[in-house]
Amino acid sequence: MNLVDRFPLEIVSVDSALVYRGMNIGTAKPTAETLQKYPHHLIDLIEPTDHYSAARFCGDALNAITDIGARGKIPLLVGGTMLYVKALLEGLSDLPEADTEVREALAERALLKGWPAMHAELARIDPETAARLKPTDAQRIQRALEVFQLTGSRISELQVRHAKQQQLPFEALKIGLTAEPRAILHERIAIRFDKMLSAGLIDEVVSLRQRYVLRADMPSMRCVGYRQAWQLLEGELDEAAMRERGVAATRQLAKRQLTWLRAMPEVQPIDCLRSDLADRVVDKVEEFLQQI
RNA sequence: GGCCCGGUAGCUCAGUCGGUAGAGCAGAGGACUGAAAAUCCUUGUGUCGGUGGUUCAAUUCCGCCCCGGGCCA
Repeated sequence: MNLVDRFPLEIVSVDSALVYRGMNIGTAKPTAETLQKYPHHLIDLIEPTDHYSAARFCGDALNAITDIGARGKIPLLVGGTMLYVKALLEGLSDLPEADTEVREALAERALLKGWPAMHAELARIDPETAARLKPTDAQRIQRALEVFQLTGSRISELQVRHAKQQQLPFEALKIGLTAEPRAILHERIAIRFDKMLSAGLIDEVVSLRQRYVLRADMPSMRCVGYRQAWQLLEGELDEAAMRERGVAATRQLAKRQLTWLRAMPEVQPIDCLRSDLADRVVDKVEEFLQQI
């Protein structure tokens, strides 16, 4: 938002949780007033009963980028869903999208046979992918079987890494926010989670459950904070455990994001715990804009 | 002041009929192509509260002390 004040930018959210309407507190979504002053693209796109994906994000983000360019502005992509970042920058292979019926049928069979048996099944049709996946990795085994069922081809054959023509056809400045030492980040995460609780996170989930027909296994209700609030409401966790798990899940998330960041090429790291963070980012952006 | 129950990994606790100990959670590392805030894998040496005693051997049994919690006065 600081950058938007200074440069001709429009914000595009890169966040798998901000896409849900009505999920505001636990996702740390900017307030309505903030969004009015600083519009964000790709926020509040779907209902909590719906599902989004990296591929949909790529399409939506490319549309937003094109529109912003047509208005003579520059897109500022902001957020922490690192698979979305990677998919947008490097492209995705040409695979079929998720098919609810196929997935349900596979899940049903897995319930009877167990995922290791499904893994063995995958090993017969696609040994390469089966070798890559653990027999316990239900989600990826299911996806590999789904793709085979929908296309008749092995996912290992369809996946093309770093397909040149899929890469983002724009020059990008990549700034990655790190946090050292991690202990300080951990402390801040605990404080932030408590703020969400006192801001009414539990009530938000209560009202979501009243307004929608939700299930614990929906992607929206597996989001950090929402999953734990759900478990509290179901009596599976007491308040102290809910808080502890929520804080821990947020920390794990931050940790995984940092792992992605380290692995991503050409990322310029800036420690977000330093006091001159804003100035440093502004300097980098200014320099980049002059170059292009 | 007396009696009882505890003190074991960062936390909650299990356990050793005496041969120096292990779960869950936390933490750390890693994988990752339409669910990614998802899914999955790897990772546990700690004066077993302190100190004396018994013993070949004590975290384990006994004495005393310290610290919590409870009951009685």
